[in-house]
Amino acid sequence: MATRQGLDAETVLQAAIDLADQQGIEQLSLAALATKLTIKTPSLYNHIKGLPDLRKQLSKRGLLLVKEAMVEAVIGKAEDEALLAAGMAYVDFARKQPGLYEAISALPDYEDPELKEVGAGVVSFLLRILAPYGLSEEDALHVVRGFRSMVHGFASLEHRNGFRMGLDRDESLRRLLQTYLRGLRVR
Amino acid sequence: MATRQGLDAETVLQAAIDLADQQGIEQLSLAALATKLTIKTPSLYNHIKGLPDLRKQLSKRGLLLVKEAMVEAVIGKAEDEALLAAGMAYVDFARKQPGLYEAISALPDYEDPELKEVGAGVVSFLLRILAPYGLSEEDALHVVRGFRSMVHGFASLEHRNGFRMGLDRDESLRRLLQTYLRGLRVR
DNA sequence: TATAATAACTAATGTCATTAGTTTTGTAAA
DNA sequence: TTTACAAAACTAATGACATTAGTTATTATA
Repeated sequence: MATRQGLDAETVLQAAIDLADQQGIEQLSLAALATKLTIKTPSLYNHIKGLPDLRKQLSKRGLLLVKEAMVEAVIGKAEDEALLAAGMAYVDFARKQPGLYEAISALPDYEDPELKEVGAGVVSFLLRILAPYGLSEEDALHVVRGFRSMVHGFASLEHRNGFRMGLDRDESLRRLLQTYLRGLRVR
Repeated sequence: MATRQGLDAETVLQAAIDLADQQGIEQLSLAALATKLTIKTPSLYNHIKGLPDLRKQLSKRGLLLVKEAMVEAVIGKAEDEALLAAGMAYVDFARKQPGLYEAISALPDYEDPELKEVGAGVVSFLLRILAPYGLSEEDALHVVRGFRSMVHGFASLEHRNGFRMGLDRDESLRRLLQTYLRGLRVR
């Protein structure tokens, strides 16, 4: 072996993200990851705690990045326009980083404190966008659930080729969100 | 060993469903399944082709049953009332058969012809409910995508404890669907 | 009763994740 | 510059899996 490369946790995580995005989260194994990094599998344990830990890191990073994408997308926008842009950004994220998105979505342990915190960050972001609607706290929380259900459901179905008709997908998403928002206006 | 028990494919599938519902689809292994059936792992190969095949069977059965549940739920109902009932039935199914629901939803290979066919059955069921709305074919397909996104997204988030506020979940789903349906009316 | 099909079995292989214990390497202190 | 320590890599070993091949036993049928 040549000189050691001095991997760190972030490099390992990035390589794992690449693998997950390219081959799917199911195919992400420590063996494959070690091969990609040209080290032996047990050496990974210097940087991660194990496979479950790695998956958790992917989930957390995914949640952070998807929120970041939504924050970026709503700059200069408000109300319906902002919600539409946030929804599109969410789905676009799932398209561009499918493995990371799977990591968010195939998550078993949502009870983990770290993930709870990041998840709460997404919710409070959405609540801030909803502020101008003047909803009660309870109403707003129902809307947040609705919004998350729509975009997650759409992204998830699209990801698994659940939409098989030759129908424009962006248009489907736009209509879904707009129809919902229209319904919200006319209460 | 005593007399052989004469297992068949259906019994094996049922046992697999039980395991998946109780412990989650991730925990469903051939080893665990064989133990439950008091046989050795290789004996399973008399009834299934392998683990991927078993998963596919679970997905197919899940799709069939969830459609059945929706069909049953809309008896005597039409339009908004029918769509609401179908959505509730979908989510209820995910609650009662979480493993089977995971099998539908964690599915990689949606290209499989058998699954394609069952999935198409769900879509045509929804199209029939939408008939009275007098939508164009294209509009109706967008609505079907929207409906599937909403209910799948909701069920999926709920399944992973994605809803952490102490807010009534049935109420959230009802509002989501009703808001969408209201938006559909007021175009 | 004999035979064929089927359901079970044992044995073996290969892929994983994981742990324990060891060697090497880079860096920082003496 | 040398020494010492921490970190990053390694080898070896274990145990859980899925899967295949080949074998035995049981049920049903001819």
